[in-house]
Amino acid sequence: MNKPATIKDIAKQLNISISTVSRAMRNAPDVNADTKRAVMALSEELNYQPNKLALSLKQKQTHNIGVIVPNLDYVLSTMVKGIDEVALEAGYTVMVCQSNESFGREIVNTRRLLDSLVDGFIISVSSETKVFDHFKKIQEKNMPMVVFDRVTPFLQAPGVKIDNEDGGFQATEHLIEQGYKRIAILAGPKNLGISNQRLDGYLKALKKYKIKPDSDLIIYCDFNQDYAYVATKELLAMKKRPDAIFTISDRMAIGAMLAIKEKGLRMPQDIGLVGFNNEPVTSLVTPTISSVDQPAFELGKVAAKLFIEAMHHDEDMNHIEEVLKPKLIIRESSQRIAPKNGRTK
Amino acid sequence: MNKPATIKDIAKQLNISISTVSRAMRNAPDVNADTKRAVMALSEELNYQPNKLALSLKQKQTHNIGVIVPNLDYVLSTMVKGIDEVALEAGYTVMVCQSNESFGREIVNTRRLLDSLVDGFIISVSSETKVFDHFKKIQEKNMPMVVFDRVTPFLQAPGVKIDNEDGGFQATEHLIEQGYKRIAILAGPKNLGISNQRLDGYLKALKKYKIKPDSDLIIYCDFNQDYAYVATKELLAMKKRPDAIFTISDRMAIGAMLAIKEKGLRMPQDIGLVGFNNEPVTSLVTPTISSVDQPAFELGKVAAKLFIEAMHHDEDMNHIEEVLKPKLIIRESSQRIAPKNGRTK
DNA sequence: AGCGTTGCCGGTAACGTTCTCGGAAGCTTA
DNA sequence: TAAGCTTCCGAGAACGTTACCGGCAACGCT
Repeated sequence: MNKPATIKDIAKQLNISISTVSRAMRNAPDVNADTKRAVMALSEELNYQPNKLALSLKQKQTHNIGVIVPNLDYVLSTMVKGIDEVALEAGYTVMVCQSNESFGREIVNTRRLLDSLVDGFIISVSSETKVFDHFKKIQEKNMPMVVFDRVTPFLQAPGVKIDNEDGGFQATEHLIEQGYKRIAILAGPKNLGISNQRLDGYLKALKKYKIKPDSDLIIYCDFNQDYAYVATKELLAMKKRPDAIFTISDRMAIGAMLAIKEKGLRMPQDIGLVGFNNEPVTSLVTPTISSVDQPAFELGKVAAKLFIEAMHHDEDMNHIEEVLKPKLIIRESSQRIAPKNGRTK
Repeated sequence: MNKPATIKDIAKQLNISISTVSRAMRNAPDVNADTKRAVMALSEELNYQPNKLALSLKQKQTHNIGVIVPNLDYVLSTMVKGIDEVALEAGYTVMVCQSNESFGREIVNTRRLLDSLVDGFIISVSSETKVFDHFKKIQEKNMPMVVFDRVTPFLQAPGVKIDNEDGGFQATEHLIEQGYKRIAILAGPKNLGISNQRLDGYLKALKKYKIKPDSDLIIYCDFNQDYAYVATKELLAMKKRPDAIFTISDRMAIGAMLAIKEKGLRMPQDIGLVGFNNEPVTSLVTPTISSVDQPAFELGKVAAKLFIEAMHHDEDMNHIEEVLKPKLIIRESSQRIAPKNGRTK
């Protein structure tokens, strides 16, 4: 009983044809109930597992979804969980690959999955990626492809994202309302859409309150804690230092916080701070950090639903872009005016 | 140019046989250099991608590794990154599935991957899992299977883990050296190996210093922050409350910290706290939390190496169990005696 | 009795590869 | 010049499955 049993073995033992066994397996209508029972019984006994490979080869689909993400931090792994949830439900298996924010790695992963392993892709692009040929190759094979979280105008594909501009706006407006005057922003890499959109929200809020943006207060830096730490130190060393900082990720907020603490400044009194993502850590540090919450799990689910849809109907869905609303969670780091109706967490 | 090009198309266009094309592709020796060049050129032009499915079907191996993990938290996602690293190097693609610590989900995932999609498994078992039949099915098909991080004696398979007992010992001894007298432990679920091993280390340390273990101070609770919070509140409500707590995960340490703060106790003066995993958050909270660091990335790499080895040579490797050493990182939450040679971080 | 239905089943091609075998040229050698 | 050796190539089976087509009974109907 070494080799796994095949449909052939069953046919031979039952003295019927493989076609009949195949039909019985799929519970086709035109097969006798007795035969069906016999096949079922034997396949149980032989511990028969249909060979997905052969099936996939035949019908040219694998029921696998390739998911490519830049990393598996809190937000993205939550999104992946959402994807997994509805994918499983719909009979799909997901293959997750991390690009580690590396362009090269992203290409390798794409190629690998493209080798007829998956039916399509759900992608969040790496921050390093500026050219999208490897993804366009997917579309040329007209496989369904959905982008999520980090969508980009350079990629014509159905996508789901959060309203980053609104998030940036909420954060900035909140800081303004709290009486902060010189509000800096730690934006991410310049070519990253989500970064620029959050920046746009920031600018929009400034405009609404007639505050002239100061380019010295707009810092582009890499998406991580250490860079944010350095950038914040520089900000705080300015003659006219900012009295509030909005960072477009919580990682960066943490970096900023460390720099602020090191400088001996108090939050929220001397300086206000708002992050983005609402990672658990924001409510654990002292002071707790205000942050823009995004519905990550939900976003993952929507991404997968879009994919399934694109899979089944093949109308052009490239224009579709679902947008989910983020929501600012106010905590200690930015609240220096007592709330009207105590929303603190 | 809709359907993807196959080896057949190339053969037809070049007026040669498919066998020759196949050979040329694989750079076989018995094919004319000119033919080889022609094939290469045309395959380039047609954007030919070999069909991995057909290949896998033929040679009965997929070069995929099924990785099943209970979740994708900091430690595990780091380990997965390690696995990915060496797997890619060796020409394997990993398929990650989360069981969400659910027994049922674990079974579903295993079945799914078992449907001839993968050549073998690298597994970290869910905390809910008490019976291992679904994994034994893997071994019956004699596919290679490696367990990592959470290894269990109920599963005869090569594995790699950290020396959990030593980690528990280091943490507890450190607390004792710091002068704490009543040291409690928040252990995990009772059937989880890593939980019991860390507990063993705790007991060993107590024994070494001739401290009688107190069963009231040994709490089994679920592997998460909320339970730890509740458990700690109960601990602190005792008549003779503990003056130190060792938790077997940082999540739990966070929960404990919250309860301690709420009670108005100071760390490390009134109470000491040590966690496990050395997650980044431990150095961000106030006070920073001492924690046992484990070489997660390295562990993932070792797991994958073991897998590759098991894949290629088929001697019995079930006895192999690699053990990596953890290392206590001392921070504020437990250090109330000035260090001899300032190791604080 | 002839006819069309219905219910059940078998044969075979096909999916895209690789692998084994055999064989046709062209060259060298005796 | 026949034998043998290279060098290169083609035919066909096989991997496990499904899909299409056709066939043969048995049955009911006119």
